[in-house]
Amino acid sequence: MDKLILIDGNSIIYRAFFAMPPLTNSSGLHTNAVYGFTNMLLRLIQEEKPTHILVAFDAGKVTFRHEGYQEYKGGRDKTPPELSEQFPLMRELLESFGISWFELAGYEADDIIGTLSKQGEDSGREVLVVTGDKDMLQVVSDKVTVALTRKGISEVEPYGPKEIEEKYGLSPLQIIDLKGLMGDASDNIPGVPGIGEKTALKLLHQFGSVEEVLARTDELKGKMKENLVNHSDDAVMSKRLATIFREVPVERSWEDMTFNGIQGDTAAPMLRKLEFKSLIERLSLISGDGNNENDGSNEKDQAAAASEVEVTVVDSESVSELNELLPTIESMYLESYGENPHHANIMGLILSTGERHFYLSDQFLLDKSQAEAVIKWLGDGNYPKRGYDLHRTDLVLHWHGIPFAGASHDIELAAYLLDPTNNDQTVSALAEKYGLAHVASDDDVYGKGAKFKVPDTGTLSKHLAHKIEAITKIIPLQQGDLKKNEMNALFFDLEMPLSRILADMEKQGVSVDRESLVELGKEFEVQINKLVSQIYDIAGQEFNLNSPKQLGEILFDKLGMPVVKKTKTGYSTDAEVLEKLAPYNPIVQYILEYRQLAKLQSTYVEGLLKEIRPETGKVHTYFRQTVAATGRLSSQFPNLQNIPIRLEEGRKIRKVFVPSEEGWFMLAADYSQIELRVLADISGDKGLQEAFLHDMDIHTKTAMKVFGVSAEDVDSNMRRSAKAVNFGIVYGISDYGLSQNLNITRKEAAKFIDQYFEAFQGVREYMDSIVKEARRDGYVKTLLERRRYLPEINASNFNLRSFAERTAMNTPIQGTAADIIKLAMVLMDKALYDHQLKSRMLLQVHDELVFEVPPEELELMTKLVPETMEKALSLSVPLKSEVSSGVNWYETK
DNA sequence: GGTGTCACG
DNA sequence: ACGTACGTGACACCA
Repeated sequence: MDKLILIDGNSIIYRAFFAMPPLTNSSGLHTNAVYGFTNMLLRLIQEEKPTHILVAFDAGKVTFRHEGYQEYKGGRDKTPPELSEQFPLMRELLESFGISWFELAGYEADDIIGTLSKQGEDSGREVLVVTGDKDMLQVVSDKVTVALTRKGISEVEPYGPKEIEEKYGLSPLQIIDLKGLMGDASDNIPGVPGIGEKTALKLLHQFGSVEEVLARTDELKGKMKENLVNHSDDAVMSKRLATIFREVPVERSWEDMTFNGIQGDTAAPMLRKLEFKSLIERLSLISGDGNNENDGSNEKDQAAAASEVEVTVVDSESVSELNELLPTIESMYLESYGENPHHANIMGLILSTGERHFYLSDQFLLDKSQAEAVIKWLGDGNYPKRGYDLHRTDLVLHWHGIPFAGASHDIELAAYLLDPTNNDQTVSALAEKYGLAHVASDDDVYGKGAKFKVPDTGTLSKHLAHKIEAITKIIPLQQGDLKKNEMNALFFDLEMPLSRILADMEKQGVSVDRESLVELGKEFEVQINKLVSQIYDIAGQEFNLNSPKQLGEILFDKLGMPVVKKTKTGYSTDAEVLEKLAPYNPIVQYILEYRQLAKLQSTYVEGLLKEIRPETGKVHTYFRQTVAATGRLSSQFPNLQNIPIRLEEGRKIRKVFVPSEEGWFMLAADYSQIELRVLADISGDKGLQEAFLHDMDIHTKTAMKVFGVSAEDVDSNMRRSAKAVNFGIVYGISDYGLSQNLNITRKEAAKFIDQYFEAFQGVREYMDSIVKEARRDGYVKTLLERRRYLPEINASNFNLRSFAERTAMNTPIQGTAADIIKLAMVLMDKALYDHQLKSRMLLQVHDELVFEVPPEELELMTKLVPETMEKALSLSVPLKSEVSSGVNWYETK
């Protein structure tokens, strides 16, 4: 069966250009749009396996649509030169791939595609049109599918007649009527004023076509009718402009469009010229060895091989075969249940030599006599382990009594470093990203929620085999990417070693004094009950205090208090609002106190109690190393990075975190002002550096410089303002944000900021240059080359762009601070080992490390920890760490 | 599952 | 003119 793919070259290349970060090859040629296009093309070829392909382009500026309507496509921004220079490259690349393309003066790519899709359809062939232009939906039929790009060009959404009906309730041809009524700003097609998509759809559902709407305007009323009557000509013309012309004299025969697979001998040199290294690797996967064996059968073989992957289900007979191959295992993957690795059962394990895959069921793996050699291999650090989420693997195996060692390449962790904001880092998504054979998503194979079900061994082992094939292929590709981004040290010397250290901390856990916690809960309970009855009393009724909706009704409807702020669903009742309402009625203060205690009770008493392991009396958090966009860690099940400290009531919770051994101490050390010290270093601001070189109180020093007074004249208010400004600077300051924080006007906030930048000019220069850098590169970096891409830095939407700019300012600061404490953790782990200490590292809280320490090591640790933290990284200003210890976490202050 | 709220750095 | 401080996770509602 023939299958033709028609691609709207202009549409795709435009979208690729704006979706991709700027990219140039070593001779300065811009290549990002071509790269995006090629990436998409390779994926299409792999997934759709077309027999024919043609790429259509617009030719020249003037088309037949300009006859009678000069303004067509008027008001468009000029094509940026960075994009223009990529069109010739595009054509050259297509020719090198053996793919035909076509353009014709006076016609748009749309019309060429419309014509060829009609010809294909008429001769009974299957056609797939790829474009970003919704207008194209009008050519959809049983034979013609239109794939629209989404999210830039990284995804396409196929539309057949059914999908159009579901989404719009229209037939494909009615798409033209839709455009006629609503117009299209990007093509400067006017449509009818006041009619947008919603109204247009309503009209079409009622009348069916533009002509019918115009003929029956007497059935309508109001402004809409008026507009339709007054602009009926516009509607008719707009419909005509939106109609794709399907009789273009196309000089391409069916044979001309034949696609015989990518011609490796010409395509590879072209990709090399463009310096698309990762695409060259993909090319070899698609076109075999890159020679001329690219007939259809080869591709079919590959597809078949992918679905019929061979996997050995290990049993008492085949285990000896695996045992012999253990030293040659390339990669591994452990599948387990649920989110919390400390409570996860094993579903299965797959090991791969690259050629052969071995699946072990949980029963087999947990049978220590049968799986003896495999278990030994897992725990032997001399055998490197490459795989996916080895941190989780380590924990899951640990709780099943199986030691794990030797993690050397974790593709999830590497994927995180290569793009920390990409939140879909599943094997399936990574396989797609690297253009590998499709790997089904876990949800598709296992089902989710109530439908979750482990499939039979055959299905499961094959799914895992597909995963391990992808993992094995991704490893070398990532190694190339990491090297290119100069992230080898970050990955191999910092993050990979850290993942083992985190696993050790998590296995160790923190002891919780359950009885004290229960007692504390009882105290809270008494106070909460008292507050609740006082609140109901004043309200004159009982209601659900935990429901912001019901609370809002009581405060604003029943008690008639002024509405300070609204949320998208109703009245806002957050603490900021309640503070403002406090003078009106004593109920407000009670509610604030209730909120505080209810939070402590539900999250920190009840929540924490649920997480204590009864056997050990410990909580075992799970530090996540691949979620925070800045490079920080996060903590789950329970979150031990947000235990209360600011208010005394809550701070008492810290008393229940105790050493796990009799007579030991808790010891905590935190970096003092690490983010501002990092800022002093990377901005090079002399004043800021000097302040830290003399170890001054930074907020007082800031107040002195900003307000132009001497140290003695800084009052508490000035210091408070300066502190807020310092925070603002770290977050990527805006006058609005600062005004909110300090409860002052925006003007006053703007003045503070201005004075700050006058006083610290180096900081101003840094903020300007980092935003410029982000615009130029599409990403920002930390001192250790950790990256964060900021695709929205060039957005036309003010909000998106502003957000990206603040992120550009904040991420190098927060991220470098994260780098530093991670370095300190690796050093501390080594120091504990080198000194053969019994002390254990338990927690990291962004700028703080918490240990439990036997009494005989307390003196040593009190020196060793801050010293180690301070020498983690050498900056132009000193790092400072403050240490303290006590019988529980509360006392380390 | 989304929203509001609030705990931390 | 635009409308937000940066980064997380947990809990309770409510549709």
